[in-house]
Amino acid sequence: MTKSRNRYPTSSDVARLAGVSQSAVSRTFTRDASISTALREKVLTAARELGYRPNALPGIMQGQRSRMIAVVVGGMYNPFYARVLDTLTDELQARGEQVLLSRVESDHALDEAIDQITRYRVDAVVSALAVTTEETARKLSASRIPVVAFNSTLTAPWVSAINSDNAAAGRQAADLLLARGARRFGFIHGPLSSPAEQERFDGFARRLVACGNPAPAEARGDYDYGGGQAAIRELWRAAIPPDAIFCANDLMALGAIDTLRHELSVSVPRSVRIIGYDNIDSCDWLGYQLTSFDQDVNTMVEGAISLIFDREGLGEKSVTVTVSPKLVERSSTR
Amino acid sequence: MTKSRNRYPTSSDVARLAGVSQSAVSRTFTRDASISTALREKVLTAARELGYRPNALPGIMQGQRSRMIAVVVGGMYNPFYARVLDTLTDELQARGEQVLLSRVESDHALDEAIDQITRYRVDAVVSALAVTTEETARKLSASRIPVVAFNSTLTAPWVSAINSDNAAAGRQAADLLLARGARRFGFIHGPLSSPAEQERFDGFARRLVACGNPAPAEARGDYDYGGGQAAIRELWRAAIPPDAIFCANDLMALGAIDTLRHELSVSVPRSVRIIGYDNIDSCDWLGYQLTSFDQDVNTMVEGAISLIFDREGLGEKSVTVTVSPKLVERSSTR
DNA sequence: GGAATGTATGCATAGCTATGCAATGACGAC
DNA sequence: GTCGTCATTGCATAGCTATGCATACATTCC
Repeated sequence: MTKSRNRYPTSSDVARLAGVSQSAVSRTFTRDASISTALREKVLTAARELGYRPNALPGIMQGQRSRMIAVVVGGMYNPFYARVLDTLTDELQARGEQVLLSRVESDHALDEAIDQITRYRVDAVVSALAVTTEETARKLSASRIPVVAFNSTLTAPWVSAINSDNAAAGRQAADLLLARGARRFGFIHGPLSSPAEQERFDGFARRLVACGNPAPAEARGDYDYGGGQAAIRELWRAAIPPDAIFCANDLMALGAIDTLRHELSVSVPRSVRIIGYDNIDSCDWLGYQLTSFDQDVNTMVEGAISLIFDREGLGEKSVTVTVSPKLVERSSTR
Repeated sequence: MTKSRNRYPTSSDVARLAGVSQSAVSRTFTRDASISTALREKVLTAARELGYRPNALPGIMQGQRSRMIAVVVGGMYNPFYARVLDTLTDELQARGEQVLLSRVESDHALDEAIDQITRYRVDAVVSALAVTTEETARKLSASRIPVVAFNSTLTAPWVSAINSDNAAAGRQAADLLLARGARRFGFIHGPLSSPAEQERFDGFARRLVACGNPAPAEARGDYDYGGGQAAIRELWRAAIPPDAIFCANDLMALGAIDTLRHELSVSVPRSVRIIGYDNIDSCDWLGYQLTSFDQDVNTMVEGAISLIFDREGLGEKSVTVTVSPKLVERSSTR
């Protein structure tokens, strides 16, 4: 009664109540263990009465895999990350793994989060946040557990990456807008361009320039709807605003579309064509029909998982997997 | 080399390398432990070299709190759940707790998920899914750990609930629509009305009838945008369609608005007024301006957390906390 | 009947850290 | 010099389950 508060019952508690040995209890809950039906029933009855659940921790301490995977995300206000987390969790649970979730403000806080997480002996870490600084990469590497990060440019021993082909996406966006007759271009960045985003921009700008067009006007938003609004207002302060805009993500593109239509009375797509990135659900809503790039979350998640579970052959080697984002054209560019 | 694959280094490994006792390593990583600076430095150097992190599992086995809280969600396609998870994770991490995430199809799978989760000795469970069947409540109760479920009608020993005042919200929705001059009403349900949703509907319908109006027409969608579309088409097959609709959540309301405007050429709010539920970010977008009920996620999360951490005084008692959803009127009802 | 095979059960232990306890040494007071 | 006080360090152990090993019993076959 003194410290029994909130105590999980142990296999010995069950054994005592059932009048059997602790081994018998263990065997009852171990598949393919040799035990008679009579004994098993006695154990199950006692277990039910006490609310007993097997304890995974001793096994982990003996050296078995913990079957916990840490997943690090940077906030779910963006439906894209919500979908990544959703898919990842589903896929891991289907394999009998548990997900230890860690939310982190930016990749600078990543290594501190890892310190907490590794106390629980997770088998691996999947980060929806890109690893962008050498410092972080090195610290992750030091923990000597497999880390897979999305959209990272940096890798290190133990630290692998799943990347979209961002430059190719940028070029495709340029080609599409050119084909639709656009002449003056804009790009809306996030607050601090990640390397992945920078590649996207470079691919976009270079292709435009290579085809004899001016470099795109640039503005920054903070990755959400309001940021898209602010950025589009900024672009519209120019003497001659763009007639085609590529946004670093969909939320900003949606903010841009609404502000153009309802605040600046500009028609989309007639006067301005817009492309987003991520292909979140809202892109397909009747009011928007936003052209976007689908990062193919399923393939990326599958890649991340195989990178974790195929470690046997990989050791501490670092691997980079690249997937091609798929352009989904809708009426915002027609 | 044989089974050392992926092995975390132990405090003894560090001790051996540093030429000190295992206790010294432990003390180095324990705050306020008595240890000389010289020894601590030696230990830290060795620890850094091996990538050592303290192991939380033995302590848990000794009876300390695990500082892991399981969070159960039903999928994050709905931004409302994403926000709940986001807030909950933030708040728990701020208290030094870890989040063990479990995704579950429906509350029928809840007890099975609990079986997996409790193997890891979590201190408590927070479920964004409502507990709706006696069966589930009983099974949760049997595990004897604190469970807090959102929007549950059922409770049991150890199983508490954080509820919105759904009936009140329903009545408020009715009052607002009546005040705005609506005369014919509709309600869009989820696929199988949860008890919480049923209360909402009952509050809405009763108030309407009490004020001398006909009962609302009903349709079902599956809680997402497409479901809202299907439901609104169904309602529009009637000879005289409604001029005011209350939806069980925002995603369906948005699908309904878009379908009315772009497919059925009906003006919102001039011809039809619409109210949603949850007050997700999209409600505030310029293209929608959807009137909705804010469930005040912060307060609900705060309530859930205090219900967990104030257990000392509560024991296995079950508690129900009710919060009032706040009506946020926007132009979809003007 | 006796040997061989198989099944069922219990005993004892590894695995890792925090911590109580004891031992050691330093230092100042008398 | 002797003693008390204090800081530092090491030793030994609890906590829980899976599992190898040994034992006991049942079954089968000749």
